[in-house]
Amino acid sequence: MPESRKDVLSQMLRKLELRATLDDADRKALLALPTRIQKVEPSVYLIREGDRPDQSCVLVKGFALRHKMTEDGGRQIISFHLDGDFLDLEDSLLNIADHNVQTLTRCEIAFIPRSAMRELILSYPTVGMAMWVDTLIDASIYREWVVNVGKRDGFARVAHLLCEFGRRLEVAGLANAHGYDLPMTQEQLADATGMSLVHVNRVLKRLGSEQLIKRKRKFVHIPDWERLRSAAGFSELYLHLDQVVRGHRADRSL
Amino acid sequence: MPESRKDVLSQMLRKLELRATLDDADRKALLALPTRIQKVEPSVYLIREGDRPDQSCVLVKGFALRHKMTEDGGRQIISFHLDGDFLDLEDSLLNIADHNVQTLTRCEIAFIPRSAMRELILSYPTVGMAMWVDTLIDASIYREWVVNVGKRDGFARVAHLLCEFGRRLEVAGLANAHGYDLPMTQEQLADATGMSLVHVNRVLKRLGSEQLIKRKRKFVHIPDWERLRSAAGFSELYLHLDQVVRGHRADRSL
DNA sequence: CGGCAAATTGAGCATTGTCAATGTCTGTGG
DNA sequence: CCACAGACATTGACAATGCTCAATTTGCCG
Repeated sequence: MPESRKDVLSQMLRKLELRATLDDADRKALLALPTRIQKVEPSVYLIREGDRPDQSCVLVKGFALRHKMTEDGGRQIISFHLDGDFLDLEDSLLNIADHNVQTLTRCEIAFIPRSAMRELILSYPTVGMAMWVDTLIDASIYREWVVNVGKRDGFARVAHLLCEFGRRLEVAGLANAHGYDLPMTQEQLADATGMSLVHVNRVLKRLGSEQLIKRKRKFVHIPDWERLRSAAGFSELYLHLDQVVRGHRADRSL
Repeated sequence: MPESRKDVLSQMLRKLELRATLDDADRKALLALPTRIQKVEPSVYLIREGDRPDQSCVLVKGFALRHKMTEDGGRQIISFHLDGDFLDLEDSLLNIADHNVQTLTRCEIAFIPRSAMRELILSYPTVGMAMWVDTLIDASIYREWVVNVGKRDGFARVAHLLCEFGRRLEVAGLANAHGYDLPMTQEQLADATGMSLVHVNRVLKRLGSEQLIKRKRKFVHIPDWERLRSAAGFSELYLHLDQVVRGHRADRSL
């Protein structure tokens, strides 16, 4: 069942082609990357704060998350990742990992040696630029999370996370028009929103009672996207989908 | 008093040389960038959310900040910037600005056409990589801000911001061993920490009464760095100073 | 000295956290 | 197929952190 090395690199290529205009040499170099693919169980650490990783990893299939621990033992989730996301491009260029990356569900991960990544980036600058764009979009999402956690109340905060998740899953083809499977517990939701588990639970109940969502098992049904969006104050600009979705002039000016 | 174009590009060069090993061609290309330098008053917008900027800007001197507004009129400050920081490298590669950048104090800003930046990045990949590292460090700071706002209480939150500011000013040569001038109002501190103005004021008072800081005008005196650090739960790993401070093997493995 | 922006302070209140108990679902072994 | 364990979800009661409103004071600049 694990996808072949070729499939995985094709997936990467497809993603990067949305971010910059690659030529044949770029494509060939990318497809030649040495890659090891491996299945990983849920809750496994891929990178730990303080590590000096010698390989980069790409999330082929499944869900993963970034988090940091505070000195007093609290955990803050920084972002979630899904099929096709690069998990630590930053660690190809930064020397020491400043946060943890952990699988959320069972995942397939592709590992690429750090040295190969750096050679690719330096020899094929367009590929590097496409990857750079990827990390810039991640950064944009972090910025929105600062806003989410800093300025919105619990209700809007959870709603916003549900919106972000929905939109990203949709783009990845992992959601249907009515909703999606939320692959995380309320405790993880709490760690992502900076709220207590109990409060998350109450907010979810209120989201249900106000008909903004309907939950059935893991599945979150969204009967009226516009109402949820409005409750969340969600605007998808920060996801930079014009540089993610094919056909939206991903690389206008060059 | 405005620095010359050559001075400004030298400042950029010095900074980027800490992030990657540049050769003569790289240096020459960088110094040849078309650059317009301009003084800008406090509180002026350099970039607005929704803009499609056609130039990149670098903060030569002064303080600036990034922020986003929520639908209900709240403002969240995302980061602060000081002498030598790139203010919108992201906008050289992303099509639409997802947040605002505004001067905090009177500033000197260097403007560089977006097209020139992109040509430089593609023709001199090592320069591009150095700039990429810069944006990765920004992203790391955003991650820490998510943690700060999401997981720390008001007291630690303000203390942490003071630590970050102190350390960054020190590296930039803008602080002395005892403290520094904090170039912002309590309202801006509130917008950066996701707290109310009143609460920031009370926290500052408590930081004073517990001898963690002493304020005199804008100056913040820190009598015992370790005590403040500990109250904040501050760890400077996320600033990636090993890739900022000269002589710390900024580019180990290549 | 007047005029403002910024900083302080007090009082009352709301959102959200903590603690602790209970309910529900799922998978496993007999 | 049932019983049970463990993880997850839900709920109630109470406490506390932090917010809002509103009034004052202080410092700065002409």
